Formats: sequence, structure tokens, C-alpha cells
Amino acid sequence: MTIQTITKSNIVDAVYQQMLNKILDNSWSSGSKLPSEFELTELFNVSRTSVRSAVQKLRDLGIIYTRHGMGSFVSENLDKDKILNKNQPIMHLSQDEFMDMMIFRQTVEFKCIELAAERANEQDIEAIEEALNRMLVSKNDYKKYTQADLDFHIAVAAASHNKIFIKILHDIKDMYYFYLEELNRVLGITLESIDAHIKIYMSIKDHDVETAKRSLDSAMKTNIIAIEKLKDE
Amino acid sequence: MTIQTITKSNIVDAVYQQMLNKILDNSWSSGSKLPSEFELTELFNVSRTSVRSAVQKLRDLGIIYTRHGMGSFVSENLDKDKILNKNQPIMHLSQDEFMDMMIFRQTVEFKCIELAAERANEQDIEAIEEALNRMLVSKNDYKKYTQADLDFHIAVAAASHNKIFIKILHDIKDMYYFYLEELNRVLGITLESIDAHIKIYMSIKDHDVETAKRSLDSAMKTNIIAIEKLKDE
DNA sequence: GTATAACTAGTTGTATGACAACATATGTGT
DNA sequence: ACACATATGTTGTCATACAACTAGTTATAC
Repeated sequence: MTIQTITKSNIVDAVYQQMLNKILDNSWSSGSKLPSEFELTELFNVSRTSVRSAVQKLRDLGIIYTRHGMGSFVSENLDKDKILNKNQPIMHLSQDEFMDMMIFRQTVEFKCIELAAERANEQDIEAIEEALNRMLVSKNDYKKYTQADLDFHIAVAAASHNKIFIKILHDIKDMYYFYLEELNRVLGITLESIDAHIKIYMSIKDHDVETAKRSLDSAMKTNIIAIEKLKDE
Repeated sequence: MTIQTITKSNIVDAVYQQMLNKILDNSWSSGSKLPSEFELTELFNVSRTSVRSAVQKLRDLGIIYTRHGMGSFVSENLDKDKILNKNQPIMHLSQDEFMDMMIFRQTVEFKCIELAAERANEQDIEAIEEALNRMLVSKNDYKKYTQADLDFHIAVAAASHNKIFIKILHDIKDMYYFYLEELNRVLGITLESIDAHIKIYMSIKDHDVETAKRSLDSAMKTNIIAIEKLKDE
């Protein structure tokens, strides 16, 4: 059991914890209305200020939502596992996960580049160019190169102007980094790789969708062949 | 950056946004001390109650931390990219975001279904079937139906055995839910929709990749046509 | 009778003032 | 030099009042 050091006098957190527990054990079920702030003051015997702070914390964390004049309600489709277990960053990819990432890129990044070539504006292109330049000057430091590589692909996703793809890429940023690091470490920083990035950048800049897709396609195929070759050994 | 005095409602969020901007553009740099609550009341010309709410929201989201008797400080090692994208619970999709989700599904879910048809095992198929059954009995309650609908697609992603896709779908679960809810609310729970889900389930069960892809493709096209029709009105 | 407007009770949002609890710096006496 | 008290500034909590909003009820006009 955890060390439940009852903090000296943090009333708000105490109320927050009790309310959270009531939600987690379904005493206050999903979608149902919470007691009014006045009722909560009587329930916990604290001031409305403190009750409001606890309620606000639940709201800030997306656990409840509030409607002016109506009350607060437990959020629907609440992911109770995630509230307790914060997802810990991944520091290493297994071989399976590496291949999963390969498939993910073939699927998502393909579409990202297609959209980017259609929609990229000046700022987007500048961001991609900046990352590309950092790749070029970091050819001898594969960690710096990997970081620039990652930034390049994130900039491309941003240029797609699709919020879902942008969010996704940010969410898997750490995994993506270790994937790229592995790729650059094992295969080395090849001229083909750099050339492919330049081609992708140029075709996005020229809004040339077909060339952009072809460039990624050939780059991916080169990688896959090289990896298959390594696996055989 | 200038400070705008707040005039109308949503005072707390307005203050919160301005404070957040000051942190994001490094006017208040990492680790530095924020103005005291009293100074903030004069700066924004609002009550201490509102200032405290805004400060608490920043604290709840981990952007700042507070020490009793000392003040509040900007958190160190902030991932500024993630603050805007991740920390705000999403309760509604704009029309743009809705279309973004449409493209996302065409891209990712297509691949998920393809992989699922290749790799699904007994447990995966049972999970998909369970969600499908819940859809069938919830035809008259579009909220329950939507939840089952979401579970169906999550189960399909799980059946793909691709950890990246599984994680992604988990990460955008809430957005996906509101997307589906909107879809089911606007278009209604059509026989075509239910039929498409059954076909997808059957073809995954039979490991029939081509039929699975065709089923999703036609379902998506039906949706797009219906939506375009609505937009014209 | 029906639709519209006004009212009412309940709830959350904001403002103000007061005091408690905590942290740091300054001064004082020994 | 040291211990202690004090002053000042900060966040935490409380109490009260009123504004703004919502849903439901009642009154009014037609």
C-alpha cells in the first residue's frame, strides 16, 4: 500500500481525492449529476471555496464537466485506467515494435506527405527546411541527426494541417525517436536517406504530390530491403 | 506581448489563456517566479478569486507549481508542443476536425482491418463479436450504440496486433467517440451502417482480406456521400 | 386553447474582505 | 556570533453577497 502521508492541511486535495474515489468506484456513475457545490460544502464540511477548487481540479483533468446554472456531471466514456496509471515513456523498441512502426509509417506518413504537398504554406515549408538543414550539418552525430530527422517528420505532419495526424505524431514522439535512432544506427546515415529527405522537401515545396509519394515509397523500400538483408545474417 | 484587460464572461479562461501564452512565448521563462496573485489581480483587473482559478488550472495541468508562502513558478522541462495538443479534454469536434477524422479513418483503419483479417485470433474475434452484439441491441439508444461502435473499432485495432495502431487509437479515443457520436446522430443508425459492420466482422473472422477492405471502403463512401448531401442543404 | 412573456427556484461564476498558515528577511538583545 | 522576536510578503481557507445562467412554472395576451 502506498504511503498516504496526510498532508499538513491541504483541504482541497483531500476533497478532490474523496470525490475522485466516488467517481472511480461508481458511487457517482458516468454521466450522472454531482451534488451541488452547496451540498458538497455540507457533505465535506468545508467552505464553498475549497469545494470549488476540488471541483475545478476534476474539471481541469477532464474527469467531470460543468454547465453554468445546471451543475457538474461525470464525464462520459471516462478512461478510468488512464486516470490512475500515467503512461510511462518507452525507452526501447522490440523487433516487433520496430516492424509495427515500419507499417505505421507506410500507412500514416504516406498520407501526411500527400496532404502536406497539397496544403503546405510558407511557414510549414520553412519549418521543414530548418529541420532538413539541421540534418545536413549533423551527419556525423547520429543522435543530433535523429532529433533533426524526427523534427523533419513532425514538421511534415504539421504541414498536413490534419489535427488528428499532428496529435498522433506528438503522442508517439518518443517511440518514433527510438525507431529512427535504431534505423540510423543500424543502417547508418546513408546518402540515399538524405537524398530522399531532400526530394520529399522539394516536392512538398513544389506542391508535387506524385513525386512526394514516390520519394517516400522508394525510401521506405530501400530501408526494408536493407533491414531484411541484416536479418538474414 | 501586451496584456489585455478582461471585460466579459469566461474570465478565468481568458486569464488562463493569457498567462499560458506568456509562458509559451517565454515572457515568463522556465523556472522563473510568476507575479504574486495580488499583482495579477492588478495586471488583469479581475478579482483574486478569478486569478486563483486561472493559476490553479495551470497548476492542475502541470504547467506551473506553487509553494505555499513563496509563490508560483513555471515548471521546468515543459514539453510546450504537447501542452496545446494534449492537455485539454476534447468535448466537441469542429467541422474541420470532423473531416480530419474522416481522412484519418480512411488511412489508418483501412490498414488496421487489413492486418486484422490476416492476424486475428479467437480472442480478438470474440471481442469484436461482443461489441457488434452490443451495437445490435442498442440500435435505439445512439449513445450506447456509439460506445459499442467505438469498442468495435478498438477491438479491430487490437486484432491488428500492431502496437502503434493500438496505442494511437487509445490516445484519440475521446475524439473518436465524439466523431462517431456526431456521425450516428446526424446520419442516424442506418441499416447500411450495421450491415457494413457485420460484413467487416465476418470477413475478419474468415480471414478474407479483400472483402474486409471492400466493406470498409463502401461504408466510408456511403458516409461521405451522405455528409456531402447534408452540407449542401 | 395556445403561444409568449414574466417570474421563481436552483446552480454556477465573480467580487470583496478577512484571517490563517507558511516563508524569508530584518532587527534586537544577550 | 547566536538565538529569538518581529515585520512583511505570499498562498490557503473561510464567509458573504451578488451576478449570470438554466429549467420549470405561472401569468398574460391573443
